[in-house]
Amino acid sequence: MPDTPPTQTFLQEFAVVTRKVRTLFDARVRKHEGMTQSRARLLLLLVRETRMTQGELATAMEVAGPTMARTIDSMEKAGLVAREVDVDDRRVRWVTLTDTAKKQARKVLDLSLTLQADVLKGISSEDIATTRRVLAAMIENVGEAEA
Amino acid sequence: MPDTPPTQTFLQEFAVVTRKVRTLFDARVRKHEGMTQSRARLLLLLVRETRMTQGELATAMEVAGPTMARTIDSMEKAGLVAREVDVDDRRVRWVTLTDTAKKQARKVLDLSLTLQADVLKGISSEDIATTRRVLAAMIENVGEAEA
DNA sequence: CTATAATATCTAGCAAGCTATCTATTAGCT
DNA sequence: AGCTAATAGATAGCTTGCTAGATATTATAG
Repeated sequence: MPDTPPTQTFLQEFAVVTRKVRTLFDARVRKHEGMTQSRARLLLLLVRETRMTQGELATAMEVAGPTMARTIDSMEKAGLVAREVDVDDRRVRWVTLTDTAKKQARKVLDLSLTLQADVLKGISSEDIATTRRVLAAMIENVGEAEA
Repeated sequence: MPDTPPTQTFLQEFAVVTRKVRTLFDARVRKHEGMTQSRARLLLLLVRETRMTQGELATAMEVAGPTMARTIDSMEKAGLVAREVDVDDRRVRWVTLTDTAKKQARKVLDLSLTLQADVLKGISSEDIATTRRVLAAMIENVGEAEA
């Protein structure tokens, strides 16, 4: 069995970075509220859109339906979001932020921006642009590979 | 509340790519064995190192101790690895591959390489090199931010 | 030599991914 | 109208992250 080639490590490094960033964010935000990275993401989406269905949220966050359902469940229990059944189509539920959540939005956004700044510190915008292109190409490739 | 700036999306895209790649790998490998991405990673490490302690594995995979412990548990149940207590220091356990696992190694490595090739298809090696630099810088930054 | 500190691992409990499968509701075709 | 399709969510069960705190063993200080 030959040595695993360097490209092997590349995808693993991706996973490592993702994990470490999430852990860092969660550690920072844990001290403040019952917030986490994915809850923060949902919160910031709803700040802009006011209300979204679970399906729309799942699409926006590129997450499977049940994953979204559970995140909403926990945030509902934590008093951060509310679900209401649509009047015309009783299958769909609109998710909205509670006042409590709205009050947290500013702080959560600040924490997110600070996190980004910290994590990307010292990296040139050219390199970030290149990386962004690579990310897009990878997503494209994964999509094709699934088909 | 202003629009979330583009940099916001950057870290999220990272998470999305990582998730999609893992899901793709797991979908492909699920058909073959009781393999998954992280089990594959552990397997490929042990192919090269023959035996490692849980602590060494956790460090190599950059994962917390309990995470490693559980991965080993499940692989042990699946008959892929064995644990044996060190003779000199009864706190440490050496993890080794079973013969069954060794037989799977070739196929797992092939699947990993195919995955990488598929996901990185059409991306120039310069761009990959740049991205790798960015990844390294991000990890560095996270380390500093934790301190 | 013993008490304390350090180390390796494990257990418990939470979060957030996923697939597969179920239920409720709406839409569409005869 | 009535049967079948499609759609929105929910439930169940698995994996893999994490932290906090327990246990067992070894190392060290006095």
